[in-house]
Amino acid sequence: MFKNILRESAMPYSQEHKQKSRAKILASAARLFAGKGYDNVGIDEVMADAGMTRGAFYAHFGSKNELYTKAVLSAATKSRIARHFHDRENDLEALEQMLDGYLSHAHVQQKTAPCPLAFLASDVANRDKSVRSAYTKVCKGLSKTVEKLLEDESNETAKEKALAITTLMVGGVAIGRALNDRKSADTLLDACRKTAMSLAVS
Amino acid sequence: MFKNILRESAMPYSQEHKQKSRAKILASAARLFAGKGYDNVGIDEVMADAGMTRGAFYAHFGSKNELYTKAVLSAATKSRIARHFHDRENDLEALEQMLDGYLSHAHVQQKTAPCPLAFLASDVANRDKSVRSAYTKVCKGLSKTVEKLLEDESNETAKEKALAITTLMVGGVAIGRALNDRKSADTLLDACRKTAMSLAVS
DNA sequence: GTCTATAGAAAGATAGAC
DNA sequence: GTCTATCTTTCTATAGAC
Repeated sequence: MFKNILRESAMPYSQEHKQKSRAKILASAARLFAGKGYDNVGIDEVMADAGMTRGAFYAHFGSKNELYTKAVLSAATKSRIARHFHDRENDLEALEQMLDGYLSHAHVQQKTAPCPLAFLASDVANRDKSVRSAYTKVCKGLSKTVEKLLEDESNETAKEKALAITTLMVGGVAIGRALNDRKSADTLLDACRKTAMSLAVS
Repeated sequence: MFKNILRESAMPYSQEHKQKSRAKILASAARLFAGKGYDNVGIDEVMADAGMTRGAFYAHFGSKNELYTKAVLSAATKSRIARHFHDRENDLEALEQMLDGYLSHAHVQQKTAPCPLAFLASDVANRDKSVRSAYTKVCKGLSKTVEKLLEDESNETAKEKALAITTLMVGGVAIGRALNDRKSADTLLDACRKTAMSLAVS
C-alpha cells in the first residue's frame, strides 16, 4: 500500500481520522456557540466536548473566529431545513411543517438542533466581516427556501413575503429565547406561526 | 440650610450629583452594550465614556450584570416609542410613523437610540433571570403599545397581530444588523415594514 | 495530530487614599 | 463619590514533547 503523500503531518493519524475530529469539533462548536454565545464558550470547552484537549485545536482551525464562522455554515448545511425542505417547491404543506418545527418550544429549548440565524443574531452582529458574510449567506438561503415553497405569484411579492416569513421565524425564536417565562414565549411562537401561514396563503 | 442627612457618603458630592453620575453611566451603558454586546464592553469603557474611572462604578451598581439589567430598562423608558407612542390609541398613522423610524437603516446603524429588544436579543438570552425578566417586561410593553395603535377588533386577533408586528420590528432590525451588505438589509427592512402595515390594516 | 505547559492580555471586583 | 493600584481569574494562542 502507498502511504498518502498528501497528508500534512506524521502518522499515526490518517486523513480520515482528521476529518472525523474536525467534524466533531464543528458539531460541538455549533451547539455550544448557539447555546451560550461566542464569548461564553472557550476553546477548551469546545475541545473537551469533542473529546480532545486545547492543544489539538490549532491543527484544525486558525482561530476561534474561524471556528465560529465555519460552525455557522456547518450548522446550516446539516440542518433539518436544508435536508428536508431545500428542494421542494410550491408546497404550502411543507411550509407549515417547517414552521411547526422551527417555531416550537423544542427548538427554543435547543432540544432540536438550533438554527444559528435565530440563536446568534445579535452575537453575529458583533463579530467581523467573515462571520457576518456567512450569516448573510445562510439567511438568504432560508429566505430562498421559503420563497420556493410559496405558491406561484409575482416574483416581487413572493420575495417580500418570504423575507417577512423568514423574519417571523428567526425573530420569533430569537425573542422567545430571551423571554423569561414559558407562557409568553409560547404565545409569541404561536402568533408568529399563525401569521406566517396566513401570509403564505394570502 | 440643612444638610441632607440621608446622603450615603461624605461631601462634597450631593445626592443630585450622584443621580447625574448614575444617569450618565446608564446612558453610556445602554449605547455601548447595544452596540457591542455584554461581553465586549468593559466597566472601564462604560465609565470612561461617562467621564469617570473604574473605581467609581461600584458606588452606583453592585455588578456589571446589574448595570446591564438597569440599562435595558432605562433605554426602554427613555426611548422614542415610549415618549411618543405610548398613550396613543386606534391610530394607524402613528403606527406607520413608528415602523418607519424603527425599521430604518438609521436605527440599524445606531444613528438613533438603539432598541435593546433588537440589539440585545441573543445577548440577553445568555444572561441571568433578572436580565431576561427586564427584557420580557420591555417586550410586552412594546407589544401592548402596538396593540393599542391597531384599530379596534376582537382582543385575541389584535394581540396576535401585535405580537407578529413586534416580531417583525425586533427581528427585522436584529437580522438586519447581522447582515453583511447594506442592500440586503434595506430590502429586509422594507419587507418587514410593508408586511407589518398590511397586517395592521387587514 | 494530539498532548501538557505556559506566555501574555483582558477584565471583574476590591482596597485604601482623598 | 471618585480616584489609583492591585488581586485574581479567565482565555486565546503558542511552544515543545510524543
